[in-house]
Amino acid sequence: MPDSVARLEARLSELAGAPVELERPNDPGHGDYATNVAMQLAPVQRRSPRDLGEELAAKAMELDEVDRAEVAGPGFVNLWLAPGWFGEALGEIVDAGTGYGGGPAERPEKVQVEMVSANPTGPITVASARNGAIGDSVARLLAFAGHEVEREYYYNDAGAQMERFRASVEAVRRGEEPPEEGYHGDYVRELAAREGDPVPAMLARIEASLERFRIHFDSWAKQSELETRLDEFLPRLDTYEQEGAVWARSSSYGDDEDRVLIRSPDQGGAPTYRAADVVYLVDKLERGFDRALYVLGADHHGTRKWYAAIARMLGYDPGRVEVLLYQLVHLTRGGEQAKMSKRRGDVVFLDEFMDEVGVDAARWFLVNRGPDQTIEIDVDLAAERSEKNPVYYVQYAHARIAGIRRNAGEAEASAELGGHRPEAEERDLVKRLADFPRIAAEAAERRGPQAIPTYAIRVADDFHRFYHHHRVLESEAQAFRLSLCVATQGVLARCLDLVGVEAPERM
RNA sequence: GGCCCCGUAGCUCAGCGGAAGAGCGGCGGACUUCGAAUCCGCGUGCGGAGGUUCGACUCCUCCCGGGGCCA
Repeated sequence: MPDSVARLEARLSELAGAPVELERPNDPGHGDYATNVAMQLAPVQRRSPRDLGEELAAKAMELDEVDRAEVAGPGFVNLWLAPGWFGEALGEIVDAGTGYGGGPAERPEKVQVEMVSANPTGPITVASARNGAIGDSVARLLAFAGHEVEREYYYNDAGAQMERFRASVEAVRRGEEPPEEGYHGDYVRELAAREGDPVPAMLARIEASLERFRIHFDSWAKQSELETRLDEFLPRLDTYEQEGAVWARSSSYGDDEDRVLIRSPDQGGAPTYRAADVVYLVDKLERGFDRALYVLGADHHGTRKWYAAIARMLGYDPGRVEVLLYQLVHLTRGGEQAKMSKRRGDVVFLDEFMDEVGVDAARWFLVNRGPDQTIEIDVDLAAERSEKNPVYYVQYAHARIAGIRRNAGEAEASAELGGHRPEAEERDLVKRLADFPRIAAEAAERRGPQAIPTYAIRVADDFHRFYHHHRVLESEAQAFRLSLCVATQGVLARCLDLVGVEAPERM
C-alpha cells in the first residue's frame, strides 16, 4: 500500500523518466523534500545536473501536491509541498490506525528468533539482557513488518557447567563451601535452601525475570533432548576422525575452521556443544521456519559462520540461517566504571538493573544503540526520572497527547483542512510521521532496532515544538490538530511498543 | 599470530553514497494560557593517508589508536 510519500515519488519518477527517491533535507531552507535524481541522471544523459534539475523542477510545479520547486547546490531539486498534501498524508496515517507503518510483508516469512539462551547456572545478567532486548525488538519489528515470529530460548541442561552448578548447590546443602570452580553467588545459597534439582528452579527464575522484562518465549529447547538424536544426523555430515575425535569438515562449507563434534575417547568421548548445534539447527529448519535467527554476544563471533556452514553441509539453503552479533555492555555510575563481575554491590543482574532504573528505561537503554556498538550505560542517568532521560521525554509526549485528548472530550478530529494552511511545525510533524513506514521497515530489514528510539525522540521533539507554537483546543484548526495528535500518539505508542516500553496515558 | 567490533561536539552515541545530528554537561531566556518530565537561543567535530565516485562520515586498501574473541 503506497503512502503519500511513495505516491509523490511515483509521480516524480514519471516526470523524470527515472526512479526518484525523496529525502528530507536537514535544512528547512531546502524545502519539504528533495531529490538528487538530476545528479544521478546527469552522467548517463550527458547533461548538466542543473539543467536536468531545472527541467524536472518546472514539470514538478505542475503537480497539485507541489507548491514550489527549485534547483539548488550541485543539482538537488527541492520541493515545497501544497497544503493539500499534508491533509491527505495525515488522513492516510489516521485511517491506517494502529497498523500504520507495518506489514503486510512482500514475502512473509516464518522466523524463529533464538535469543538469550544463557545457561541456567545463575540469574540473567545485564549482558544477556542486551541479547534479549535486541532480539525481542527485532522480533517485534519483524512481526510488525508482517512476518510470523516465534521466540525460543535454548539452554544447556546437561554439560559440565551444569554439573558444576548442581555440585555447588549440593555443597552448600551439606554445609560446605562451593567448589573452587563452582558458583558462589547468593543465589546459590537461596537455591540450596530449597528442595530438589536447582536447575528447574533457576530456569523458572530466569523466565520470570524475562517476563518482567517483557520478553515472552514461545518455546524452550533443551540441549539434553537434542543430543539424543545426534546419531541420526552424524552420518549425514561431512566428518573425519583425527586423534580419536570426530570432526566436522565445516571449513569446506564456509566456516573459519573445522569443529570437533565428538571428543576422543581419552577426552571422555562425549559430544560437544557443537554437535548439539547440528541437531538443533536441523530441528529448527524442519519445524518449518523459513529463517533461523541466532542472537549471539560478540564473544561468540568465532562461531558466527558455523551455523550457516552446517546448513550448507546438510543441503539446506544457508541463507535461511542468520547470526545477529551484538557487542558488550558496560555499566557506569557517575562516570566510574562498574565491575561486571558478580561481586556484591554491583548491578550485574537484570533484576537488579530493573529494580534500579525501571523496566522501561532498562529496555530503552539496552536497545538504544546499534548492536555493533559496545555500550556504556550510566546507571544513574538511566535511573533518573527526569527531563534528562530520553525515555521519559518520549513517554511524556505520549501522555501529554493523552491529556489533550481527555480535555477534547467528544470534539471531532479530522484531517480535512477546511481552510487551514498547516504551519511550519504542523508540516514538520506530518512529514515526521510520514517517515515512519520507512523507518520501521529499514529497522526490521537491517536488524537495527536502535533506529526506533532515535526516531521516537524526533517525533516527540516535533510534537513538543508543535505544541508550544500552536494551540490545539479552541483553535481555528482544532479538528485538524486533534487529528495530528491522534496520529502522533499512535506512532509514539507503536515505537514504544517496538522496543518493549510502555506508552502511559498519564505520568 | 588470526579474526570481530569501534574511533563523529567536553562525555555517551545516532547517521552508513548526496546539502554534518541528538541526549547529557555548560551558559542565557520562557509558566495567570490544552501537562514546564516542556520550549527557545548559544557548537565548525567525522583518527590518518591513499583509492573508487559527479559526490565519501558512509564503499575499498593500508596505517595509527581503543575494546573483545580465539590460538
